[in-house]
This record gives sequence, C-alpha cells and structure tokens, in this order.
Amino acid sequence: MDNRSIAQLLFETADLLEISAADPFRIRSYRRAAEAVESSTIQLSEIAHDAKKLQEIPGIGKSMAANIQDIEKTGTLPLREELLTKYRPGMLDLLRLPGMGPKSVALFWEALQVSSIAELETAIAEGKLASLPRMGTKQIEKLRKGIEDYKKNSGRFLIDDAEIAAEKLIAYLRAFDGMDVITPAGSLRRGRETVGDLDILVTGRACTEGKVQSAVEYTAAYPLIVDLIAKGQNKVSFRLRGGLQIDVRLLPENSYGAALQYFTGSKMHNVAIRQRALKRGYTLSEYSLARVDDGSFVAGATEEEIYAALGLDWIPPELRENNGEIEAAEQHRLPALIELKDIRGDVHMHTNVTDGKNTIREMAEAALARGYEYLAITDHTKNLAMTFGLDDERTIEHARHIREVEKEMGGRIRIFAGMEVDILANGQLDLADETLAQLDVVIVSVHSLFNMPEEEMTARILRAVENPYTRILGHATGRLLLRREAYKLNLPQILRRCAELGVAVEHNAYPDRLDLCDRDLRLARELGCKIVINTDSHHTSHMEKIRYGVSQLRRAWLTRNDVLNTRPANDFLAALRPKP
DNA sequence: GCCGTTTTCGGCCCGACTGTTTTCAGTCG
Repeated sequence: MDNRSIAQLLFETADLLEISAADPFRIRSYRRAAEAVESSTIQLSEIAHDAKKLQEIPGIGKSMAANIQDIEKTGTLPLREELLTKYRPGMLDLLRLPGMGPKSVALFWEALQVSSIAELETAIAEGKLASLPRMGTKQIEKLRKGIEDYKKNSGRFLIDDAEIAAEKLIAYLRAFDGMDVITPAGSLRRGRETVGDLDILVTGRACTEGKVQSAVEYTAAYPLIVDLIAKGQNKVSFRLRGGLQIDVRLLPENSYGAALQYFTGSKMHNVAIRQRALKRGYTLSEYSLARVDDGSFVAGATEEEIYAALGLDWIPPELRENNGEIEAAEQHRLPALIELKDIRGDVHMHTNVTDGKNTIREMAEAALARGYEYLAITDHTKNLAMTFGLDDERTIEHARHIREVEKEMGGRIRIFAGMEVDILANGQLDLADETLAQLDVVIVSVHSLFNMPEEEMTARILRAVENPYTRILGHATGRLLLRREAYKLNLPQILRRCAELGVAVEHNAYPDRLDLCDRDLRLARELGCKIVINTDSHHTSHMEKIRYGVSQLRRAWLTRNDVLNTRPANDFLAALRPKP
C-alpha cells in the first residue's frame, strides 16, 4: 500500500478515536504518525517487514510500527476496525462539515443515532436537533448551510489529488506496448482548482483497429479500480477508491487532436467553436474536423491544425471558457500568459521555528534548486499559539537568524526576513510597529474565524491593510476549498483599498487554499492591484505547488507583467509598498 | 500513542472566538 493510503487509515483512526473521546495525546500520536508517513520519502511498504526500520521514522514507535505492519498485511488496522463496530464510517464525513467537531458527532450519535450527513440533514429537517444542548438556531443554521456547501462541492477533487491519480494511471498505461502518447484532458488540463472526473486520452500503435481491444482489456485491469463502470470499443470508465471517476479513451493518431480539443472543453468553449465550424461549412467532432457537404477530413491530428482551419490561433487550455478567447484568437491578440519559469521568488513560507517542517537553510536550498533568485521566510505570530507563533522579541531574533543564513548562502540567493502577521479582533496586527519596521516582507492574514457581518469583517481587514507596515495581504478571501466557505467579505472594497495603498494581494498557490479564484484575480488586476503568487510552503516539497497557482493566474489571463515576483529581487522589493 | 534518558513515567503547543451560556464547552487554526 502506498504511503498516502496508509496515512489516510491512520488519520481516519485518529478521527474515530477523537469521536470516542480517547486520550487527546494518543489521538495526536496517530495524527503525527500519519503525517510522518505522508511526508516520508521512503516507501513504507518496502520496509514494512522490518519493525526497527519503521521505528527509525520520528513519530513512529513500537505500537505504530505494528499498526503499519497490520495495514500492510490486512489493508486495515485492528483498532480502526474495532472503532467501526462502535461507530460508522459516515461520521468521518460529518467531521468535514464546518462547525462539526468530534463532540458534536458523538452527541448526535448518542442522542439521535445520526451517523451520516444524510441522517443529519433529516434530523435538522425534523427539528430534532433543537432539543440537544448547545444547539441554538444559529448553530443549526450553520450546519444546514454547511451540508448544502458540502453537497455542492463533494464529487469534485482537488487538482493535485486528481493529478496524482492521473500520474499513477499513466505510469501503468505506459507499461503497455504501443500506448505512445497519454494526456490528461478535461478540467485537469484547463487547470481548474477542482476536477469532477478525469479524462485520459491515449494514442499510438496500440490504438489502431484490431489492436485496440487488448489495450482496452489492459486498461480495465488497472489494479486500483474499485468499480468498473463501462468497457467499450475504445473507452474504459471506472471509479477509484475515494470516488474519483476516470474515463480513458483510446484513439487513432489522426483523431488525437480532435479528441483532445473535444475532451478538454470547456463545454461552453466547445459549443462556440463548433458553431464557428458550422458557419464555415465544417463539422467538428471528437474524431475530426470535416466538411459538412461531403464529410471529407479537414483536420484532426493536432489541436493546432484544427484551430488554424477555423481561422484561430491555438488557444491555451486555461483560457477555454468562452470568455472572449475565441475573438482574441481570431484577432491574434491572445495574451502571452505567465509561465512557471517566469517566477523568480516565493515570498511566503514557514520554517520549523513555527509550524513548518524545515529549517531556513533547507527552505533556501530548495528555493535555489528550483532556480529562484529569492525567497521570504514568513513565520506565524504569537496569536496563532498552536503554531508556536513568535512574539516581538522572538520575531527580531528570527529575522537576525534569517539574515545570518542569507550570509551563509554566500550570495547564491536572497532571503528576505518577513512574518505572516495575524489580524486581531480589533483589526490591529499582533506585532508592534517597531518590530514590523525591521522586516522586509510583512504579510497580514486573517486566521481566526470571525463569524460576523460582512461589513464588520471587511472593516477589520481594511484596518489591518491601513497599517503602514503592511506590504502584502495574505489569504485574501480566507477560503479553504472543499472544506468551508470563505469569510464573508466585501472583496472588491478590500482589493480597491489595497490598490490605492499599494498593498500587494497574495494568490496562494497551494491547491486547497487558492485564496483568489480566477474571477477574483481578474478583478484584482482590473482594480490595479499588485499581485504576488506564493505557496505558503510548510515543507520544501510544497514549493512545487506553485505550478497549480500559475494555472490559476493563466486562467485569469495574467501575464508576467501582472505578477510582482516575476521581477528580480531588488525590483520586487522596490515594487512593494514603501516602508514608512 | 511517542519520547527521553534526571529513562520505565510524566509530559506532550494554546489563545481567540462563537454560541450558548450565566461561567464555559466546542471549534478552529
């Protein structure tokens, strides 16, 4: 079993333990072990036979090593099975609802035998919750809304999870002789934040008539399939554990471009393109662009030749939403979109001084290895106590340390001293001005949940932005995809003020954060905001997540000129709001 | 549960906020 799946089982066990009101420290041990497994570069299945080796991993002791061995052997662990005789798997979903924690799950189970989101929904509709302690009208309404949002989002998967699933499948398919070109299409190719299902296109010698059937059989034998939905002439559909649906299509080479165009979408873009084709006497299908009158083949092997035959420049997948890209392609004025290689620095990252996993030096080396010219270390402040956030004194000490490490690096990379400063209830920052004055990069971010009217929440952030030391607004909408809704904010008002004050707004590239969606980013640019893209890395391996954020920037039609950290280090600092 | 070694037992990040209370439990990060 892969590390991710092992970690998943440990996380689930921790959740179940929490519902059963077990020792909090024991619960934490399971979570720590799960995290250790997840981030380990060693494949645990390869060393699972050796309990001693397992115990060399920090966070894994004697019992956890035995648990992992059980998982390898049986696919689960005894404690989890035991807990599942007492509780129900659906409770793990309940925990994902905003405002639902282990105590509430346990309460609903004991009082009402509610063990799933569907049952909770029924209980709310029947008014059964009101009789329970701590369940006032506001709390019940919050849950009702949470269920609504959950249902809206469920069935979609974060892009990086989908991509990992795609990569695994592609590696499997490549082993088959003659599957020469394999490409993910659909919303994954368009760089959406989430994908509903995965479309994988395959072409090559194995996809020609007469040979394709054995390729289809091979695809349908993919070991991770839990539910084979369909197996046809040139298509296999199935579901993986976790619910992700994948459609694999095997097509001859002369249809490949047409298929890629067709299955990349979006629906609206394709409708517009097909209408355009008809106007010109063509018909476009997933197999080819053909003449309407005699059905003769016009184009199909590549997307470029199809778009060209329709009088269009090739359109990057991220733009294919029928948002003006077809007109722009016709007039040869598609923007030169920002690219991954344009990014010269990442200015939001954490170290093991707070809740990160690596040292300043390790983060700097990793940034250097990515080809960056600079980075900023921006750890948490004291208000986020759980992260061991820094107070003024420790902030200054930390900044000194950052500058020392920069010297040690011998000019190979610039390291800016910064902080991710929390916004307090009154809109003030939780570091003193004298401290902020010593930092290169001050990011202000809302971390605490403030359930208050939109105007008040907005005013709070505006106050934080007004602070003359604020240079970047982080987590601008505070949303966590698939988990809860964003803070209630007047975002246009905030972005406008940022633009006036010269405060940059951050686009957080981490897939489950992605604070600004493409619509927000478009707005930010329209309002004249400075835009910064960051990963908010808590581990050296997180830095690569920048590519997902770049996709979002591309979806928002941004070019390198629109993004501050495409500039060299000194230009970047100079472009930030000047310090008082 | 793990860890450390003043090693076999005691410590293990905690403050802000909300909603429901009338002094605090639960959730979040």
